[in-house]
Amino acid sequence: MPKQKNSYHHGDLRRALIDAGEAELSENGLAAFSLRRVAARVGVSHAAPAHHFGDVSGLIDALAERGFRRLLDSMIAHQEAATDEPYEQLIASGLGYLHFARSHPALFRLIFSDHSGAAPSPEVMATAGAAFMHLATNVAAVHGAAPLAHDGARDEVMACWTRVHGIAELILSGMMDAPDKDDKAANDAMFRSIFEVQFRTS
Amino acid sequence: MPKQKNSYHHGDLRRALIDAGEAELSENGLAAFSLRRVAARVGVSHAAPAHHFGDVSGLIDALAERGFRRLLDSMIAHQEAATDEPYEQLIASGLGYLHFARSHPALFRLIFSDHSGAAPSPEVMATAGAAFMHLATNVAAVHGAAPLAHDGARDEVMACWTRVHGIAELILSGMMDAPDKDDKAANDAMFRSIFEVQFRTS
DNA sequence: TGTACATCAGTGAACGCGCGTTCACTGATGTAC
DNA sequence: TGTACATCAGTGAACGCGCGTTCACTGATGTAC
Repeated sequence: MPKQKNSYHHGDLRRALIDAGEAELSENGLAAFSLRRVAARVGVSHAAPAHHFGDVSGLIDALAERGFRRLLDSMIAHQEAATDEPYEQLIASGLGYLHFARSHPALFRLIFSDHSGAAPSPEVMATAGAAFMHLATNVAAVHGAAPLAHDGARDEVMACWTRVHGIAELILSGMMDAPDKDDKAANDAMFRSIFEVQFRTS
Repeated sequence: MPKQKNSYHHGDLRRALIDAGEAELSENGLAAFSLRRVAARVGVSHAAPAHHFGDVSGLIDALAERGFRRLLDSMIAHQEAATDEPYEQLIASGLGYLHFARSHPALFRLIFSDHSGAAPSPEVMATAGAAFMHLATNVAAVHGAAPLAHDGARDEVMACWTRVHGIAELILSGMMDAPDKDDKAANDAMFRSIFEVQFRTS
C-alpha cells in the first residue's frame, strides 16, 4: 500500500494519470489533450507515463474504458432512484445516459469516436458490452422478456439506444435546446416528450 | 473567368482549397487536418490560404457550411427518388441523411462537433437551419400539416431527428452493425425496422 | 538482522517533426487617363 | 492604343511552439541468502 508522500516513487501513478487525463479532457477537450499536459498535471516528468501506458494510445484506451464504466454507472444510479416499473426504469437509464454525456462531453465523444482505425482493447470492448447489455435488459423488461429473447428484440434495443444517443449528441453539438443538465424534472419532461413520440399509428 | 493555367495566380483558389480540405478530411480525418496539408494538396504555398480565409478556423467554417449543404442535398436527392407519399418521403430523407454521414464521416462529425467554444458563422447557421427545416417539413407532411404548426410539432421533429442522427453516430462509431452503405435495399430495411419501433402502445 | 543485488519507477535533457502565423517580396491584373 | 500605377494574390524563408519518443541516468523498493 502506498503510504509515503513526496517520495521519488509515486505509489499509484497509473491511476493518478487516468484521473488527470479525465480532468484534462473535461477542461480542455480532446483536441488539446497531450501526454505532456497530463504528466504536468500530476506533477511528474513527461516521460513517466511511458512506464505505465507505453504510448499515448495506451492512455486514451484506459480513458475509454473508464468512460464506458462511468456511463454504465450513471445509468444504474439514475435507475436506482426510480420506481420498479420497467418502463420507468428504462426512462431512468436513458436520463442517466444523457446526464453522463452532458457532464463529461469530451469523454462521451471519446468513447464514441471513430474506431475504424484501431480496434479498441478487449477491456474497452467488454465494458462497452456491459453498457449495451444493461440497456438491452431494460428494454426486454418493458416487454416482460429476457434480454434479446425474441425476433426483433435487437431492433427494439437499437431503437431505444439510437434515440437516447441522438438526443445526447444533438444537445452536445448545440443543435438542440435542453434544460440545465442538473434540472432533473425539466430533463425528465423533455426526455419523455421526445422519447414517446410515435410515427406510424396505423 | 479564370482561363489560363500554370499562371502565378490560381484563378479560383478559394474553391480549390475548400475542395482540397474536404478531400483531406475524407482521407485523413480531422485529427490530421492542417492548413499546410491542404495547401500542399492544391500545390500552393502554405501561406496562400491566409489571403482567403484569414486563419485556419476560417477554412473550417467554410467546410462546415459545405457539409450542411451536402447533407441537405443528400436528403433531397434520396427524397426525389421516392414516391410522393409523405411517410415515404420522410424515410427517404432519413436514408439520405444516413448516406451522407457514412460517405463523409469526418465532415459529418465536423458539422456536429462541439460548438460551445466559438459560435458558427451566420452562413453556417443558415445552412444548418435549412437542413432542419427540410426535416421539419417532412415530418409535418406526414401529419398533413404545415411545418411546426401545432403544439408538440417540435417534439415530433426532434423525435425523428434524434433517431436518424443516433443511427448515423452509432454506425460511425462502430457500435452498430449496418449493411454496406451503398446497398440501398438492405439499408432501407434496416432503417425502417429501427425507425418504426414503438415503445408505448398503451 | 544485515548485506548484496536485481528490478522497478521516475528524471531530465535531447531529438526531430509539423504546425500556424508573420513578413518582405514579387508576379499578375485591372483601372485611370 | 499605350503607359503609369495601385491593388491583389501567391511566394518562400523564418519564427517560435508543443508535441511524442528515446535514452542514459538515478533513486527507491524488494528479494535472496
